[in-house]
Amino acid sequence: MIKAVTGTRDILPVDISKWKFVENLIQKKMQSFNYKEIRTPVFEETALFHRGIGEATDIVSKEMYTFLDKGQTSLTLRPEMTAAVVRAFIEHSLSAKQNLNKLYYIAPMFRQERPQAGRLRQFHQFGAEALGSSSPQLDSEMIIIAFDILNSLGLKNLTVKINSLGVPASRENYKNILKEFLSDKLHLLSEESKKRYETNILRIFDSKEETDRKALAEAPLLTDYLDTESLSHFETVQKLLTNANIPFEVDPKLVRGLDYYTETTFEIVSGSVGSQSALCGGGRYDLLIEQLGGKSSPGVGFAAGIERILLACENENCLNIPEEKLDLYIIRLDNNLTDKVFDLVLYFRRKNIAVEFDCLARSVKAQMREANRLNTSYTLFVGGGEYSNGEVILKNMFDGAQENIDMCQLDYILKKLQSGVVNASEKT
RNA sequence: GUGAGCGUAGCUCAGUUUGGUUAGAGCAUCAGGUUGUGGCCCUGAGGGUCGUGGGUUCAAGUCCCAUCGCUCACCCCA
Repeated sequence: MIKAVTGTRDILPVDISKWKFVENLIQKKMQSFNYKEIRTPVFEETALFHRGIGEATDIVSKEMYTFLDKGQTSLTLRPEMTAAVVRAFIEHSLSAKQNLNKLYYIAPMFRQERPQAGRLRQFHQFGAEALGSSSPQLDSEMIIIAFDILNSLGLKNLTVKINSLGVPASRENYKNILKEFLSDKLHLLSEESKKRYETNILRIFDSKEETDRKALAEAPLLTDYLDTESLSHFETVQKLLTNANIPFEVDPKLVRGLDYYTETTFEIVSGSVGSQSALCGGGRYDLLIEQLGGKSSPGVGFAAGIERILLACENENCLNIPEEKLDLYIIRLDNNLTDKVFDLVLYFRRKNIAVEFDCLARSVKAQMREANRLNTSYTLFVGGGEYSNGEVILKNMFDGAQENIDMCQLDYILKKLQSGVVNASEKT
């Protein structure tokens, strides 16, 4: 049997309503914050991610789905969206049309990691990018959008963590200070962290190892070495978040795994999923656009994992999706009326009524059971003596009331279906 | 890449410790209980190469080895 590839999942009809619910909520929120949707190809030239995300990151160095196409061009299934959005932004000169571009997306991403709770190889993210302004208001806006969406879903067990990485100059300065602090503690660090000491020293703060944590307990903090501009930017972000009632905490040890971040970074963590607890992460990336060949321009954004959010919702039992309904089920009383039933079904379907009927030649009782299972509002019986008299029987499945209706008055049935119940066109 | 746990019906799982008839249950499906009427209830039916391959044995779902898959954790990140 051929099965779905490791780390990929089918989203079956039973689960689609949850996805649509979440997607609709995201779209509404994004619209109210005036973000416009952007869709980019699922694969890009590999070089984009190497330059955008950073060669040294785990994502680029060991997690990408990279392959050669028939023209020997190296392509990669996108592992994240920001680089792709920035590429499109530069390619289409979006900055020339509008000084500030506010974009959002809901899209699949690909990373070849070992699957785990809340971690798949094809997974879905939604996110936003605001390109063209360095205002701290946008840093805050990102956190507010993300938090509001999670909050609207009913998630409770959330922690918002923020930090500032400052500008590269102050960060380099800090790295040296940290290096000196750790120089006589190297023997206390884990193997991984010893490597990081050389390659990307800030990432040592990400370690879960007890020994690393102990060694870092008294470490100097990045936030103490920010220049005055970064500091005031960061303070403004915090003030705006406080005014917006976002329950955040400053975590000076929050460093992110992508190289492009500057100034504000943030993460929203849930206590309701497994160990992959980050539902959302983001921050400012004022150097990325220039780095990818665009005119120097600031940007800020975030991405959130939809599977993780759904997992959290499931564990907190906070998604109340209304059950699926059918407007009408047409029941065939006589087996020689299959074509008549088919005509009637089509008549109502073309009026945007959700209708079903039996294609399996089943008994009336079986048809009724099916109608009940489909949660239909009405059933329509076609056949027998009533049919000879030019009538059909309409049954209200809620109270069981039945009435005979002349077949010349189908519009009477139509009105009933349209008034009382949610019809197909509104259900999406 | 590393470690641990788990693979029995469409789903959730008993049965494996101590090998022994034809491998079970609940849910779901189908049929019947009204020559034309749902939910509840009752009766019955279908559905399994016990993940796969090999080994031990008179005998393997059960013991051994290998292999594949899934899950969780490390790692990393959304």
